[in-house]
Amino acid sequence: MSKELETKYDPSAIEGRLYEKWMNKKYFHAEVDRSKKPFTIVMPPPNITGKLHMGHALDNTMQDILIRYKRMQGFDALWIPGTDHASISTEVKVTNQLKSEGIDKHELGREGFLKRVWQWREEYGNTITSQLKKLGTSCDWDRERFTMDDGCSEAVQKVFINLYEKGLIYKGSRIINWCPVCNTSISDAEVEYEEQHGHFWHINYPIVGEEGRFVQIATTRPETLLGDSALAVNPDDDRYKDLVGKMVHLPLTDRDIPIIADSYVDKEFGTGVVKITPAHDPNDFEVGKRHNLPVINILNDDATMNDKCGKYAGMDRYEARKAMVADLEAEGLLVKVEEHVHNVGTHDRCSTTVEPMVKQQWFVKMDELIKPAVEGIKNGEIELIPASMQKTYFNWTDNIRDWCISRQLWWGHRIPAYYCDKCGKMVVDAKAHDTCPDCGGHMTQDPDTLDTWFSSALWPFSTLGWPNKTEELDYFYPTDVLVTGYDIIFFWVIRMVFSGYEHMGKAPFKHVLFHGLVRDSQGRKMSKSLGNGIDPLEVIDKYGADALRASLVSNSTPGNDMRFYYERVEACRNFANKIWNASRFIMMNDPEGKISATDAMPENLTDADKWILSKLNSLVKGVTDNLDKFELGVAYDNISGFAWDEFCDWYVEMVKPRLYNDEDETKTAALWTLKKVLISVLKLLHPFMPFITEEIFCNLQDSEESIMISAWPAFDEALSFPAEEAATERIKEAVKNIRNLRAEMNVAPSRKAAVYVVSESAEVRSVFENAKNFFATLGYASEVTIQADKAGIAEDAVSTVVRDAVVYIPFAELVDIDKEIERLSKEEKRLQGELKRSNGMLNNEKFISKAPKAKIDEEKEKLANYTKMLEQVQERLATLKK
RNA sequence: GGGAUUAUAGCUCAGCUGGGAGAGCAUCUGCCUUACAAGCAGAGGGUCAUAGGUUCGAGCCCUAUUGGUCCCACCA
Repeated sequence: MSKELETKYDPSAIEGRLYEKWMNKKYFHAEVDRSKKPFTIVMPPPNITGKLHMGHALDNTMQDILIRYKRMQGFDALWIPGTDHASISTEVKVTNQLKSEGIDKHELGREGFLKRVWQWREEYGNTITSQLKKLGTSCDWDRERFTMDDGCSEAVQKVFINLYEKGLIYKGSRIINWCPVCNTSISDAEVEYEEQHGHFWHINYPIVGEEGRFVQIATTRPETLLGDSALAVNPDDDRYKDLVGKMVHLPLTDRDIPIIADSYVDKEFGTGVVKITPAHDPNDFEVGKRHNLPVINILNDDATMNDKCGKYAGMDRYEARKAMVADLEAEGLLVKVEEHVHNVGTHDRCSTTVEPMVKQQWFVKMDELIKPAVEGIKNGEIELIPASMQKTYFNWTDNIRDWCISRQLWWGHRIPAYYCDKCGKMVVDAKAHDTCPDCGGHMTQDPDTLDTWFSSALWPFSTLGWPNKTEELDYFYPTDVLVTGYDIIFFWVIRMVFSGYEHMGKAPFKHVLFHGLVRDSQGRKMSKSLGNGIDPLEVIDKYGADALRASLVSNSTPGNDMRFYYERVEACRNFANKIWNASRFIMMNDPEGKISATDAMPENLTDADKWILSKLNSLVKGVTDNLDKFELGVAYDNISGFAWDEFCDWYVEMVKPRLYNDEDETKTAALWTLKKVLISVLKLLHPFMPFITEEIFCNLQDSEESIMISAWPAFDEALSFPAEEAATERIKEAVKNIRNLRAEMNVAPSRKAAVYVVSESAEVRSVFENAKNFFATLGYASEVTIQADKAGIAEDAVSTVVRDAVVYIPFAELVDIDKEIERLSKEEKRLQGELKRSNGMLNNEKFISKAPKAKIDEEKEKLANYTKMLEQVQERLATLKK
């Protein structure tokens, strides 16, 4: 049977073929099957503008590990992939593309533009999903969705109308963040603050009716002066008490404005007087509302001064600033200019300084909607991993503000609101309205589209068919785990949670597994501008998808950022190769595949066999437990540690003499054990390294057609041989001792676990004669057997070919008495401490009265155990001391 | 300003409810040995940020300090 395998594993020769096989066999596809339990993941939809980056690779690797694991465990495992229309970034991208062709999007018109965007999506929108396939992601491509496909669009519309009818969506005049370049409002979450060096202009406002008296204010934005409606001071500020209620003349205009008192003003900051510009500052807007001040908008949408600005009209905001400062100086009203560092809001997409503006926008009222989303976390319906994310979560929910959902963009879900041109009536409805139901006038649809996250918030159920009552929705919802980066907890996670509760009456998922950012080796964010991004596809080409996947999950913990190192990928590639070669070795020793792991367990297992099987058994338990706890990194490390260190370095070496000796009665037992362990390891490893495990599994031709659909290894009581484990540990120790001895004698060390001497060399013989003595001095009644070398190895090769001796060791305990006494004394102390603590707790009235009963019982049991153990230790100590 | 998180070997990080300081990589030494040099055998390397405290016992708990990272709010 077994094909000749290369000594080096070559992933590129295998991965594509296997992925194709899996697709053809429809292994990824999940149907509703009520005889099984569902396990559902929905993929965080990557943007159609995106290219696969390390963040996607990590995110999807984690999901794939979970889904493959659950599939092997027999769950009806569904992983829904999809993409996000990404309204603003796609619109920007296509607009730029048009620009390069010399076309302005407004020339094309809305229809024409949208046509181009759809074309663009057809052409490029799927690059990312095809790239995901290279990673080995086993998602159900038959169920791939798009946030703007018909179903999702229907869901969006339905949700909008539902919320509107419940009064949870409203249109309102609010101060919002406006991006003058993208020409749209943006949500608070899309604003990034950056420190900018600016100036602090001190300006005198003349007091009306008091010639020569001024009020000095300090501002960073003198140009907004034209929109001032008042000056404000703190009501407790003695310096200005007499001014409250007076009027000042607004420089450069013919307006007079009042001086008001508001506790918002910080006495210590600046001059203690603030100019209030409700139209262009969020705080001023609030102050203005409290004092019924007029809102005077002085800017156009592109951040030029509007026609209210007299001679400054048409100037850009910064140009106007210069001009006005010059004019103020000319009038002698500019007192001084200070250097000032302050934080300025910028748009996270284009880095333009955002302009707070008062606009009519659509909002989602959050105060009620958020309540179940808070409750769901508090009562544990949704588990956040790591739990510390709860604090971040609550930090947001406690300070929730209404969500501005309208965007002045073309690409996206259009708001289903229609206005009558004649009477102004508004209708919100799923179907289009051309004529006004009241006056028969012509109706026009609201030009705005919805925030991208509005549709993503519905993703866990819109992808399952909602608002239709599908079989899938009933069976697969709620999903089991959401895997995502902590950076979008506000944008996305929270919004999915309250949407799930609101529209489905149930949380959208049971666990949220957060991962961190993948940074470069110096800990910097990977970004285009730094040019430090690493393309996952290149890594896959060079090292294979398995190595990349493993490197991303190993040595990482939930919620923490990680650094990307080629060294780590290399280490994982080396591990894959190790597995590859171990498999080759096993196949070479059973070229016809006579022994199968599914055969009954041989009866003549040796200590070594029993030892490795016991270890394997606890590995199975450990890996399963860790995967259930979402400790993917730990699970992987468990597997690789076992496979490399225990299995390859010790067991395989120990077993060689038996394999090379056809007479050996336990040869079959060895082969069986090798296969049993190998196949189990492959299965455990498969979620992490799907390709290589499948390739080897199929080459072994042990049973099933694919490891993907084979059963996850189960903990098997019959494979636990604790006593033999101890015995084998002693063999290992003895071999180590021989090795050390040989090192001392300047004889080349050889592989571990040597068992027969295969040399006639006098030198080697003497080593083992010495070994005999060595063991004797250690207190072993040992026997070292030396056999002649059958192969007749040349004398000069001895130093390297030595393959060691079999050491028959009676497993009498070997102890260094002094050390043991020291150890036991420590143990005695410890136990005495524990007893003291335990007694203290149980004698503590508060503890007895308040602690749950189980806790008390547990403590009592501990106390009993400690007492018993202490007795034993003391007894032992006494005998040893004799 | 509010909050989170982090400080452990040269580097990247594990270390589960307090009980013998760990892994990978890197370094050094010796080995091409009939699965594997992408390998094997071994070695060195840590005052667990600092200062106090609780405890029989602290990397872990408490207090303070310092440094890093991040989030939120934003001061005219």
